[in-house]
Amino acid sequence: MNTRLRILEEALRQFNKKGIHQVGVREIARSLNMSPGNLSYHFPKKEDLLLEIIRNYSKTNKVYREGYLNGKPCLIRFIQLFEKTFHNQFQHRGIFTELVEVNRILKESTGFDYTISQTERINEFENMVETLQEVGELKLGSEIKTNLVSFLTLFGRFWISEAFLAGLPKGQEETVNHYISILKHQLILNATPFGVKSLK
Amino acid sequence: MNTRLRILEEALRQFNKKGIHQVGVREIARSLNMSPGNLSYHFPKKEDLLLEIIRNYSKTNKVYREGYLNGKPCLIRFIQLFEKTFHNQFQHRGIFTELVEVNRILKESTGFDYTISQTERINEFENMVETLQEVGELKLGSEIKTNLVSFLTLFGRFWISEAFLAGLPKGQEETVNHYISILKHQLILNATPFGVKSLK
DNA sequence: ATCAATATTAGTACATTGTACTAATTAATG
DNA sequence: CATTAATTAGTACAATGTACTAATATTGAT
Repeated sequence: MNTRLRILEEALRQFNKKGIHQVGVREIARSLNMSPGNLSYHFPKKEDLLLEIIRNYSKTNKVYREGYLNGKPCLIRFIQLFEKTFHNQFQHRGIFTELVEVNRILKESTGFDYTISQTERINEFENMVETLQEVGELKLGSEIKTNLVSFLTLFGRFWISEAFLAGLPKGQEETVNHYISILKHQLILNATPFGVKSLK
Repeated sequence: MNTRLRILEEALRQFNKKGIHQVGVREIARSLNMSPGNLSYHFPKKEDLLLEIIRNYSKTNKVYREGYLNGKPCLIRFIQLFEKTFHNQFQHRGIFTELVEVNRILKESTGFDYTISQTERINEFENMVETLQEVGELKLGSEIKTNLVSFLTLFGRFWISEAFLAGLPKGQEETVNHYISILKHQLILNATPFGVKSLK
């Protein structure tokens, strides 16, 4: 069971470094000084590695979201939630820069469909945004609301692909900060004067 | 030479349908009733297919951009430019939903780096946005400008990944329209009253 | 403590993949 | 027609994911 963790860590490390398809199971096994057959015992298919990694990511993320929902709804904490999520995504960048492909693979074989959690995600964002409106920090017409939610879902998922396509000049901290700053500006555009003030 | 085109078309069709890594060169060859060795003559490596497809995409896109730049700068035409680009991207969706991976592959082997055209892209967007400000259709502080440009580059590239992750419920026309509508709302947020009016 | 059952590890074999190479065929050119 | 180049077919090779079997280690009940 500790072995499982060691494998997952090594796999994620290599996925992050080279990309999913550039890493072979034999290579992961060799890095851990174990036989391919052994790895194949713990994770019969390569997809099982992906699935487990995604699940770990989701679990951590869920904790962050629940943490936010248990506290006072405000823009600052909302942004902090994104910040935590972004760091989590960065640590799983090997997966998140190939989300469409990963989703295809998992759907095909394990039946796991990320699309489903996608719908939940949208609903959750909608609720959060509505609440932020109710406490007077966001100003939104109904049309603008769906627009903001669309922005948040898209941006919150593909900022990291953009970062890597742009060449990823900096480390984790700087990269996350850069994209969080863009997010912040976007929220300011939709914020009430009160909301804007609370951000400074 | 006509053979090259036939191969490229078939390859793109299959990439769009199944994803890059799910399609083998033998499969493409079989669909064209030709031997794998023959395909390997026209495109020695699979990456050569990707490279050529990306080049075709870029060529079309360049035409669109130049068409815009040769006409009157205004929000409507700006959005129409995006619309054309989005359709072009949709037709190359097999590539564009795996851009980071494709870029990695091409960079590794052929030296082709999409990141470079990325920098040009940002500059071009910046110029376009500035011009739209000068003609009085966008209102932008300098900070807001870079923010809008960031949005445009990210959104203009990953809307399609989002669409596929969301399950791609509709066909090309509807999908493109949906994301163009989001884009439009975003521009309205940054538009002058005059710019907003000109959009209706 | 012993022994059966289970869990883990190693080793290997197989089909498939991208790719390179050679031989055969067709087209082009003088 | 002859020869040179372009195209096609066929095949071989290394690497990959994966499945399978045999060996070893661990566990748990008596």
